[in-house]
Amino acid sequence: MFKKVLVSEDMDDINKGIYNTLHDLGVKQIDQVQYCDDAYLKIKKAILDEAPYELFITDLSFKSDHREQRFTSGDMLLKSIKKEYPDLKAIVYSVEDRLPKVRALIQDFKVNAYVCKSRRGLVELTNAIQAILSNSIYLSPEVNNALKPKSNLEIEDFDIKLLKQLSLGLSQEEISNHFKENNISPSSLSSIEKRLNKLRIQFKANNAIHLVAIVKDLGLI
Amino acid sequence: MFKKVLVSEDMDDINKGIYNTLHDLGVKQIDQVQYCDDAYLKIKKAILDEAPYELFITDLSFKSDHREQRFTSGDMLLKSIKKEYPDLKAIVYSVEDRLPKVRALIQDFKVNAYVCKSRRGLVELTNAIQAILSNSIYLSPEVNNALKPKSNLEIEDFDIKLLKQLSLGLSQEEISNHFKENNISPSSLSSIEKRLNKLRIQFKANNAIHLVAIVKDLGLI
DNA sequence: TCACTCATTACGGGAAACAGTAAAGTAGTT
DNA sequence: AACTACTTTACTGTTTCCCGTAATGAGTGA
Repeated sequence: MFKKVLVSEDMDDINKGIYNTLHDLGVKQIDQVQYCDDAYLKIKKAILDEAPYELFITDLSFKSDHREQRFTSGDMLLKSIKKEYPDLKAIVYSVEDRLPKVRALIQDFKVNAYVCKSRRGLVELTNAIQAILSNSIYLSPEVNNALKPKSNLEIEDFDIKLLKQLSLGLSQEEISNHFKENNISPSSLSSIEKRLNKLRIQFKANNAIHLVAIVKDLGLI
Repeated sequence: MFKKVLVSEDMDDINKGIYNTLHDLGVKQIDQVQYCDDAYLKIKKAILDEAPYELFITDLSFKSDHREQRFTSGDMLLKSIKKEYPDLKAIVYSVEDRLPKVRALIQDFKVNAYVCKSRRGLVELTNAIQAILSNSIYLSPEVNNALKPKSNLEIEDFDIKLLKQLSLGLSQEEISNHFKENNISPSSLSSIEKRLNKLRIQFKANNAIHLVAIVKDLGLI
């Protein structure tokens, strides 16, 4: 079992639950912080003291308050941490269950497990720790297919750009002009209408508003 | 101190934290459920057994799973409970910090305290329990001005409903009809346009698409 | 070169959204 | 009842979106 674990989670009640679980698993030293910046400093310091953490468990979203923070989310923190210390095992423990998010964390940031907070959150957390001990990656059932091959209806880069501009409040004509200026093809108003129509059908959206709402939920933009 | 308390909260980690806090406060019997329906049944049964709960602590949002539920949210449950047993003290313990919601729960449903989950959530919970013991209402600092006269900048429940329908792909006319059918006022097409215009200005959105994108990012819908 | 396909662009009509103003309804005060 | 302040509804243009169809252009094979 891990001997030295750091937990970063802003809610004190959840912290309590995690602490109990880790304690029951036999973890000797359990440190807890409520801000990402504190987590960063603690991890750095532990390494300087030649007593590094063996496991880092963190939430993704942290409520902002009066304290000015360098890292305002678990994502940002993990990106830095895993870049500097790729060997430190990390578990994300979050309510977030959108697959693109999970995929990015696992594939790009190389986190070792993704556990969704839920009724069985602490059980899943235990499973994740066991999995990491045997050097495998763990995903909660809710997000288990995050790493499966993407759906066959391939969304192109152009579509993402288009949807992004749409969500930023540009009219179709403004998007057309924007594409013309930036040499993105196709750029005619007609083509943009056509492409949006295709996307609406593909995502079963009633109108452009609905379409943007759907792709935002999917985490595409 | 209360002797018999029921806690309804779906996340097991939070449950653990609440349990410890109540235990430290000296509560003898602490029962915990993870579904609203279970809470309802337990409360009813306790009264039939002539050993009623003295305090009921509940979350508002519950993740839905395979189990079909009569009550899918803490709101719905509290409405029924407080109607049947107005004397049962109730604390809402939720991340939700929008004032109209809090106001409705306190004023309409007569709940006795509203505690926001946060870094100091468990401390606030303790405060709330102390306040209820001396027969006063408690609100976390985050929502302390929920009962103050509302400013016109405030997002009302109606606005949320409106934005929600919009994001689901209904046209403004369809939303108007939907509101008429469900006796939500105002419901005229003109009023809906007017309200959306206000929201667009408030959120600095160029159009309805932009507006929905913004409020989705803010997590309002 | 001709015919064919496919992507892009252009155009027109109808529906919805957007903007502004006027009218009708509601509530509280005097 | 009359006044005020406010909310809700109704009505009228203008713009944008939505949808179908047709024209243009580029590339491919016979």
